Amino acid sequence: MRDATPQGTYRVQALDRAFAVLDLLGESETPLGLAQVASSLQLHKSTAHRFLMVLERHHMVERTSGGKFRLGLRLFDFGNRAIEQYDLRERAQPHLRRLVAETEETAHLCVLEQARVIYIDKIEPARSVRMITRIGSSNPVHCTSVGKAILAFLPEERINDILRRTKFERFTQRTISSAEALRGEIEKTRRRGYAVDDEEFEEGLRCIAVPLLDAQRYPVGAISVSGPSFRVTAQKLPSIANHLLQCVRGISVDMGFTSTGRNSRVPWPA
Amino acid sequence: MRDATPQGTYRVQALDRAFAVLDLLGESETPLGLAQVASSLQLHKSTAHRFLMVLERHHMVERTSGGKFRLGLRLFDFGNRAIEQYDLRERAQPHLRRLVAETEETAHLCVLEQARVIYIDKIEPARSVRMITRIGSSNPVHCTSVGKAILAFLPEERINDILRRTKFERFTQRTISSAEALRGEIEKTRRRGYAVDDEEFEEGLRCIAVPLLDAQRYPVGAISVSGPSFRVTAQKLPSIANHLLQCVRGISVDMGFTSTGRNSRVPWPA
DNA sequence: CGGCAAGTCCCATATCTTGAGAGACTGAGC
DNA sequence: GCTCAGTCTCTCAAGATATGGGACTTGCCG
Repeated sequence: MRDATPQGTYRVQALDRAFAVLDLLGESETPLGLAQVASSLQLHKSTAHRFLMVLERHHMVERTSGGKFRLGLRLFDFGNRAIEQYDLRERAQPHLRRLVAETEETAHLCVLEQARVIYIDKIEPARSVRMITRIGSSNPVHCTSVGKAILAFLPEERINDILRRTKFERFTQRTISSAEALRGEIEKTRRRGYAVDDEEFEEGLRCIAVPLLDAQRYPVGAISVSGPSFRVTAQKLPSIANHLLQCVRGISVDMGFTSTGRNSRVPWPA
Repeated sequence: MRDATPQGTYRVQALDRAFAVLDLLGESETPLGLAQVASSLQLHKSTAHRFLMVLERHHMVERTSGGKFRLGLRLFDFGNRAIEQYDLRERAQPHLRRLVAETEETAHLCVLEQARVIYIDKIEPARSVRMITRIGSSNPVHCTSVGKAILAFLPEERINDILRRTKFERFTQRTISSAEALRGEIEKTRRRGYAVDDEEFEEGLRCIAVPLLDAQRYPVGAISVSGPSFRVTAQKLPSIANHLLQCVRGISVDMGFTSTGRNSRVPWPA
């Protein structure tokens, strides 16, 4: 469904199909029956059936009492192992805590995953209006400060790819709802060095973010400060941005993203 | 490595292998190189290579700067979708909150996944010593109250299977470290209706758990109350157990696990 | 410099997946 | 209670697809 012709030299049809199944179930609001899976992915009934049985044996999918399929808990397990192996999170945490202490607002650490930003960590100040975000949830790029911060430092080609895959769903009055408008925002972000989400995702919520760049200046993620608009006022933005910039600088040093060029060409140095 | 001969009538070799790769990377403390993956799983170099490339294209694995492989963030994404589709969690949450209010200690909601218990949710009382557990982490059954609570209500056959797969790692002086000892504990748990972990996982931490049974009395999970031993005293156990039992009763009603037998035979009614 | 270990890539072969189709269920409607 | 439509399960022969031998490259260490 997502893309029927997976590019790339190395192919294992069975894997592409299996992940397409997981994708489909992951996107779906409700559990799906065999027939629905088969027709959505244009697989033969019996092929889809076999895949689902194997995936079930591995607990990658589960069946509801109605015999429908949904994602299985093994994925939850894997996901948590993945994030544990991911050291950006723990390296960044002390810096984020300092940032929260300084600003007294909620801080988030995000990375880009496919065409969405995914929340890797969140630190809340002691006295705060609880925010709805949950670690692990993901949002489209167009309505979040972190999304814009990352986009702004991505190569053109990658930006185009992401914009093409973004549906520009509206969340509030101010949600940016076209690729052109978003490009404008990206330009702005590049100029001032930080991105802002001014109630574009949720009424009354203002966020500000800066990207986390590796030695090659490729954005590996972004950090943001979010709070109610009445506290995070326009006047305060530059000051908060300053704290953010100091924070990323600290993280960069910790991660070894110091400007003197490491020879790796990969986006995520370990 | 785990089991070389996956049972089950439906087989897709490529999938079994791919999941074996993910398993291996998930178990490993450090990222692994191609050669290590290939030899651990007894795959041909070029086969392992192709799998890793395909998995990487799907972001199921990532490479470190050293070219080694570890689990990818796509799994984190999938895992969080899986848990969102999992409604036990949200159904149980209000009940858990009440439980925490009553006992003023931390409550956990767990389910059994393969041979380990995995933490699905955690509610902490306002004033509490922060516990180390993180939602999504998993522990072996032998050293946790939730593990014992679930085991006690599982069919013999399944218990044997799990015990066989448990390594009885020691965490404290009191950790149960043999299958026989654990069987004794299971017996005890069955008699009194709740399970106890008396500093068997962590010094100074005492937990008490009861299983969550579906209409067929099959354990779909367990809930526990945990706190420092000086607060969760032996005298208080029966009273806490009582709160726990009331709590599961509430959840059972909410989930439709009422005793009058629904005709489903599957363990997890939706 | 030479040798070893790890990673990448290509291609003919046989293995493993595929999908047609038949049978088993289920539930709805009459 | 019967039929019909829809969904799910299962088997098997055909052939598309993954496999792994092996050559080539790269980088490391003595």
